[in-house]
Amino acid sequence: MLYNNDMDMFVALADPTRRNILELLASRGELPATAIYEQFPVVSPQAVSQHLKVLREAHLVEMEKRAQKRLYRLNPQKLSEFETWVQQTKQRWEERFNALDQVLEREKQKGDQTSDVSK
Amino acid sequence: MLYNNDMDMFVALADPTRRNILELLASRGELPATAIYEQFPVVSPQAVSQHLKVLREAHLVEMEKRAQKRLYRLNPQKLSEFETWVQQTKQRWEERFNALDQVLEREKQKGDQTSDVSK
DNA sequence: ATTTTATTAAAGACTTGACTTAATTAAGAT
DNA sequence: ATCTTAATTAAGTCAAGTCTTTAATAAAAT
Repeated sequence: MLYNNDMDMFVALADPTRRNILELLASRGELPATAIYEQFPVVSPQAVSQHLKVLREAHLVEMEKRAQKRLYRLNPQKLSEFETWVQQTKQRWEERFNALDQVLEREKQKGDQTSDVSK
Repeated sequence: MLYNNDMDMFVALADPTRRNILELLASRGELPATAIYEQFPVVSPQAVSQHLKVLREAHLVEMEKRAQKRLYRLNPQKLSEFETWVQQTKQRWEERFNALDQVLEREKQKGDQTSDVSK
């Protein structure tokens, strides 16, 4: 019986340290947890480990065990989901905006004809 | 003297109700606050109002006063900022991945030559 | 002027999130 | 076997976020 352990990707992205981890993995490719800890001297290894857990549960990163080490890497597929959401939302607005724009254009022309410019 | 009242856009997107509001505005174009309240019968108008404040401070929506009404609409420019972040992060990873892939390809060929297939 | 409509603000309760310290797991080296 | 290395888990604290109830504001209608 598998429980829903999944983490919302939007929530996972809300934390700046977690985004920094993702950016680190994006530019360095694949790193063991220790290498990630080293990049965040301000944050304790335990705190980073907890962030990695959230990123794992959100499927934004993948983890591979090699001996005692845990190798982490980005999962760009999950980022694509985010990209899709943004693109669709933006696109729908732009369609609406263009439609509205045409209405306003017609209104304006009517206005020009009646010289109703004061308000 | 302008205070930093700004809200992190990633944090603003983390809440599902706020994303629903954005999606509503994306498909309906421009709505007065009341029309938004009506779409969320489960959430109180006050709660929705607080979400709208967060979206405003994150510059994800724009607000225009018309008499007692407040008209809300999406700001697609701000959405583009996310899109950019995602695309850049993804792209850097894919470059890294391709580079790594080539290394593995070479490793594999070496492996084939020495017949070291067992592990 | 007062009432209604539309919306927000303020204050408090409750929940969730991030970090800390201490303990635990598990593989590898000695 | 035990020590070391790599990393996580558990438990507790404190801050931040969300929702509720109760005002407050401000324009429009009466």
